[in-house]
Amino acid sequence: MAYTLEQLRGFVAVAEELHFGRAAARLRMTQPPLSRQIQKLESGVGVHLLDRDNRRVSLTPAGEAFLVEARRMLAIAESAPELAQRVSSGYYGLVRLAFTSASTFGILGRLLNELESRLPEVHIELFEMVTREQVAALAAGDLDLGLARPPFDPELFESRLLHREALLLAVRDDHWLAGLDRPLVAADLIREPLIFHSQQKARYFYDLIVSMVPVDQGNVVHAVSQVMTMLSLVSAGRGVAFVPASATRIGVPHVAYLEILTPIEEPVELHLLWPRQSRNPALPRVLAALEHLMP
Amino acid sequence: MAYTLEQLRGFVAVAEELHFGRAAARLRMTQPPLSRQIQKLESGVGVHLLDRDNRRVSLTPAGEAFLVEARRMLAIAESAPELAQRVSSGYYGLVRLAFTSASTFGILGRLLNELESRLPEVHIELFEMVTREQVAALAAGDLDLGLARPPFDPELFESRLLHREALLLAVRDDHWLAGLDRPLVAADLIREPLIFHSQQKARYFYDLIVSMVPVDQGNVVHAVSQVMTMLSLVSAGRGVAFVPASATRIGVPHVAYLEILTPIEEPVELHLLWPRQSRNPALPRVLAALEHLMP
DNA sequence: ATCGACTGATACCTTTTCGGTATGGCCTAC
DNA sequence: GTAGGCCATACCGAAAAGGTATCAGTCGAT
Repeated sequence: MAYTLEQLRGFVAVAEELHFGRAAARLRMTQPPLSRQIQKLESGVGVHLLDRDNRRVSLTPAGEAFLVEARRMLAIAESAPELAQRVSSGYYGLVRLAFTSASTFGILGRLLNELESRLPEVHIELFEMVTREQVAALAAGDLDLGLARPPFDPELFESRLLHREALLLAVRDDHWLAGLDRPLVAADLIREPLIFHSQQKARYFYDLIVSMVPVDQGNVVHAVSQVMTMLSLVSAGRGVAFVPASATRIGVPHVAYLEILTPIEEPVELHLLWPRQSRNPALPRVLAALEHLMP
Repeated sequence: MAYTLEQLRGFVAVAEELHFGRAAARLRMTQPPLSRQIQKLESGVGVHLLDRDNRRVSLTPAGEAFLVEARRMLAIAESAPELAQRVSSGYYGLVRLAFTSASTFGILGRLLNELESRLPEVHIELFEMVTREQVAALAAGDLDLGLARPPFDPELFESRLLHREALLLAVRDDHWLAGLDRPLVAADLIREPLIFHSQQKARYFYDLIVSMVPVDQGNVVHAVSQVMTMLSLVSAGRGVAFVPASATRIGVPHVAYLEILTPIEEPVELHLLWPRQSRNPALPRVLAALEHLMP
């Protein structure tokens, strides 16, 4: 190596004091080793940085130029540990957060506002993924936190219930069911064409609805995975669809949302999900900041 | 000191290889001292930068952040000596150049163009100063090079004749002298009101003209120091003035320039002037670049 | 001109640090 | 379970750093 940070400190001190003795005192050392430091630095850099004619010390033009660089290096050298400590404490940081498209309409905005106001130094990187993708990315370390729906493997993941909401039936506003003045029951749907969740791509909703409402799979006319798609099809009069309550926020025209009687009042769950072995120091802070959003 | 550049190199190597053995090989050393370097670095920074669980090495978030800073420091550490060497060789550099206002109209532009095309890496800082101020600033080290008029102290300064030019008489274009079809002689001016150079502020021109043209000091109506001022006064019909030939470039309206017979054909000299003890490595290169501008 | 004070460089010694070799502990893979 | 891979530790010799004492050159006062 050509030179050391110690030598740079010595050089900057001498350049500022223009006096080896005073510079040495400032560095809490004696003058001879400082002289040697400067000599080694000069031989390392390959250029005379200081003119010293036994009475007066001055910077050469090369020394002036090098001084600027030396100060830059020392400034970084001083600030870098503090930066690392802040990152390590979770004060600064990056959290890669995934969400399902359905949560976009509901809690995601509130969650991000909360984080921005409570942890402005923590940067949130957003990814839209279905639950299955989130689980894989979290396990692979490509993600820090997910907004996903159960079930999860408790060996690998920790989770907290973040939000629960009712299941509603979306119908066209001129549909006869929209005229009923009472919560629906399964029997009301016995002949209705159903826009249903794909068993593969939206397993959570599929399993949930099947367990909550005894529907006739023979009525299913479309199997899709996105809530938005369902609402478009409902609006087009293709059938009726089960959607989480937060879908009402989307505001698709000519769609009405009807209550359904379910064994559990708000059966649709959204969880915060993160890998147990996460080493991201910002994650605990993020979780703490989101604590009071949870029910 | 908290840590050394050597440790940073070690850390960057390990961060890039994610393997102590390979990193050590890249650094041409063995693995144990590298492990110690990293340990010392971590204790100096106060934070764990690497997670190493006996099978797999990975960066902590703090390590990621610190790696960026480490790379910045090393990049500067590598480039700084080259920069200093370029400055030292005069390849890069700053030359503080002073000029008299009169030279602005003549050679200064050519000189700067020459330098810009030949030494684009040398920055020229410009100062307008009369000769006396230039001499003081050069001696004090506040200036590297002057464009000035003799005489100079050869003990302290070195100089090269850069340019010489004729002395002309500036008159209003409706002045009767403008109608003459021959060079003027002193006798022509015997009754003309003179706008003359200040003996204090423009000593060079004062002495030069007094030695070249026997003028009657009784005819002096104004004593000023700037050529521009003289031309304004001539244009206003206040009198006639001796000016260097380059003044014709200024283009003041209603001023004509007439030849004068002088013992020396082009008596007005402009010199490059620099202190003998100058340590600016760019100065010799600048002088060399200007070599062929000289007569 | 001489002397003393001051400043940076050098000589020399002691302590610290650094890199190398040998080895230990732990995990993974077969 | 054993072999191989990997990082950490222990220990040693060499290099380097810092300290004290001193030298050499310069400036200012007498």
